[in-house]
Amino acid sequence: MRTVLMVAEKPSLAQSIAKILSKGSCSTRKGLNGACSVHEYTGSFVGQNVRFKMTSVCGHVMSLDFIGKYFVFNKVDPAELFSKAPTEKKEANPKLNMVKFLQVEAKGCDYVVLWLDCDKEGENICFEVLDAIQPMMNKSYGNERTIYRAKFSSITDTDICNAMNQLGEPNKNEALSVDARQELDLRIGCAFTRFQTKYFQGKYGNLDSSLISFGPCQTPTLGFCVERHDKIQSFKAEAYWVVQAKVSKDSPLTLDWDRVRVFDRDVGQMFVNMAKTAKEAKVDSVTKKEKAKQRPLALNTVEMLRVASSALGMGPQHTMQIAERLYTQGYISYPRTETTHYPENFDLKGTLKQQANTFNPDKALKKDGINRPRKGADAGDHPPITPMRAASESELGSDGWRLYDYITRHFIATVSPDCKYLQTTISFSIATEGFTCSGKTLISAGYTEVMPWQGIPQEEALPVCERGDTFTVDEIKLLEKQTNPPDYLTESELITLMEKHGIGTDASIPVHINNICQRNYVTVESGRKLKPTNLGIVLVHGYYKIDADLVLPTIRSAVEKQLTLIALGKANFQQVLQHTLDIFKRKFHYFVDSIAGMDELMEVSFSPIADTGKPLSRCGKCHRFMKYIQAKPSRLHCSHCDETYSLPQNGAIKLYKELKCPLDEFELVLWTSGSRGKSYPVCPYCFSNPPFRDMKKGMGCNECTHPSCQHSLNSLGIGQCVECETGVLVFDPTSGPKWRMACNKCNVVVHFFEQAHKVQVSQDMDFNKTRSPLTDGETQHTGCAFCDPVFQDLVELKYATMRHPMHRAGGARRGRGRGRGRRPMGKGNPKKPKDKMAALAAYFV
DNA sequence: GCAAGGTC
Repeated sequence: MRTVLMVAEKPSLAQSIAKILSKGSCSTRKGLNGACSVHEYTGSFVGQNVRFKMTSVCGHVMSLDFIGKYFVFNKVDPAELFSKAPTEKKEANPKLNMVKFLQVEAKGCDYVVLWLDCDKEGENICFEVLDAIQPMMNKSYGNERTIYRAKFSSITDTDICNAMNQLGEPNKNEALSVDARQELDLRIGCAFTRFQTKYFQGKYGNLDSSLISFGPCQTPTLGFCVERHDKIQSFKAEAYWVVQAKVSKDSPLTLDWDRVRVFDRDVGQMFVNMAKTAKEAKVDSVTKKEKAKQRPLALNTVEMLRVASSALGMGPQHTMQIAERLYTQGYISYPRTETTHYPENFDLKGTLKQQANTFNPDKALKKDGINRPRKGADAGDHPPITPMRAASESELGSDGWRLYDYITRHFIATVSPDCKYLQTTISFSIATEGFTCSGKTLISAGYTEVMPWQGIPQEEALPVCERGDTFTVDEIKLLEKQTNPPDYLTESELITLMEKHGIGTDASIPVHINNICQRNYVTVESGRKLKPTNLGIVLVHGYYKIDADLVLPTIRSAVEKQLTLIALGKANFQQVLQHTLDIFKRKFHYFVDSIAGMDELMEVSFSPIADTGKPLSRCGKCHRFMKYIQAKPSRLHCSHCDETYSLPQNGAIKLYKELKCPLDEFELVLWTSGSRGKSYPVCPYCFSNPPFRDMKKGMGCNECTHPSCQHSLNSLGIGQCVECETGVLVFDPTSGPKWRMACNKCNVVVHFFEQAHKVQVSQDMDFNKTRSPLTDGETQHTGCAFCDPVFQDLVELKYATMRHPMHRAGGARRGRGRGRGRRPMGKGNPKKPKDKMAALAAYFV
């Protein structure tokens, strides 16, 4: 029997589609990567009985990156990233082993049906899948077609079955347009990011960001926030005056002035004086108009994100996580969609009836059936977000329930009637001046029944009157008011702007917003308002000054337009790519040449690196004090040599007893993660310039292979780490009296010999004479920290003794361990110093 | 240490 492999974009979809196509009778097993499942059943395909294997990927299989030295942040001139730097596709998530998984499943298959999402990205993933599986599949028989593409727009029985009956083929042009987008984003984004980061980080000490990123989506997103900030800053409050009239007949009534306001006090006073000549207000007209508030369109992702942010106080990233969970648990339909129109075959009535227990859907049901939803936009992706089954608060959890509740109410609202109300307006004249008073009365609540927050507020009823009636004028006065500045952009408004300008997708909008927060460009204030930081403001103002294109929202849409031409087959992939890269390469060079313009703005907000920080340790070159800059990324700066030296992050740095590195005379600093944690000395020069061939950038003395320096791994290394493959436990001579050794690769810390007066590696140790735990008044002992019987109780981490070769030889854990530590030390690991390791091995075995 | 796009 021949086999048909079918691949969806995500595990949940593979399951749903398999269930539909097999009519619920498929068998399921886990794939080798643990993330994807394979659903198998038999059926017919191109006129034969076949075995179907339905599985999925997890989004993109591959992602694009630079290779070799171009991958490393500081290795090359960022300008080279525009053309010279070669790129490669590598597995998007190596942990998932997706290529291997697909190949194992594709082996021996005769046909493949691609069920990836029906958008450009999905089309691109089709070819990623094909690249992986085609070599493993059986050869086709003659000219027989073996590759098929299913096109579907919803996960309903009819849609999926229709798609299966009308299989097409994958669209190479659409896939290519995505390839082009990936390459453009990578080259442009990384070039600008690297240049900016390097330039400003080397100049300013208190930049509160370890990475100054740039991207065609994140930068315009930040631009929107700063634009609003600028409006607030340049806002000048203006005084204005309003004439207020209070009248009464049976009850008092406050009227609105027809001129609304004037900006001149004297003019306002003049109107007051004129109005005051009359004792009575005359009713000129009474109008009543029936008005309607429209029911909402069906819910798509961005609208859900907007409401979640503004009404539920939930950020977009968080909202999507919750929505994703509700979806995989079957409570709501797929939460990433642009569509606001229900498909023709959508079971509105059934969906509504599911909610009968929680909500009262009767109001939405008319005698002849359901109230028709408004006509929305069909983006051809997934149906609008709707509830899929009834749920209760207890099973969903707080935020899950709040989001589900909203989605459900929104759905019911879309199939409910509009809200109808009566607007009454009474026009008055008081002498020469016109005033009005208006009020709304509800006729029928319609959809606001389920969305009460949009309801017509109950107002005090207007007095019943008609044309020609008169009211007594109780008071006429001039009120002084001031115009108010706009407020900071709310997250919800930002989402609207991004959507309007095509910045990001429904899936990536939350990511971009998150990005500009994490990079410290904006902060989220109360009410989920986004306030740009100094850094964010300076960046955007700098782009405006040098090349506004870099921050304008049009940057993305212009590129997208070109990409669409590729997708439609109207433009050549290479030509579009080259052309666009050329433009941005020029923009990049212009930006680099003009960076002084942005720098002028930086100077105002940030302090030069030479003026920042406190003197800490001496430079090995000029022997003057270097300054320690604590702001992230913390570093040392020698103002005399004008050099900056990186340091290990996420810990405290202090001077290490004015000891010097024997290689370069830089004073050592001590990095500490916390009082009971790890600490090790670091040579600021060696840290960035590895002194030996077997060392890499970013290593402290605890990884240094110097043969004789008293701080090196060679002098202080004790034994192989008990947890990780490659680490060595290194004695920390600063840790007394709570002596410890710490792995130089992972987080393992071994406490030992507490209270010991002095501990030295392989030489001797002293206990304070009066409190020695050693027997017979002994105060000194030398031995192996792991297996010496005298030391046994003084070493805290039990793993340590159990994994020591002597104990393993005893058989207690033989064959049961994780297979680590069995390898003789020093062998096959060039990173470890041979002499020291050889000595240790000889000692242990 | 970089982009944006999928999804886990």
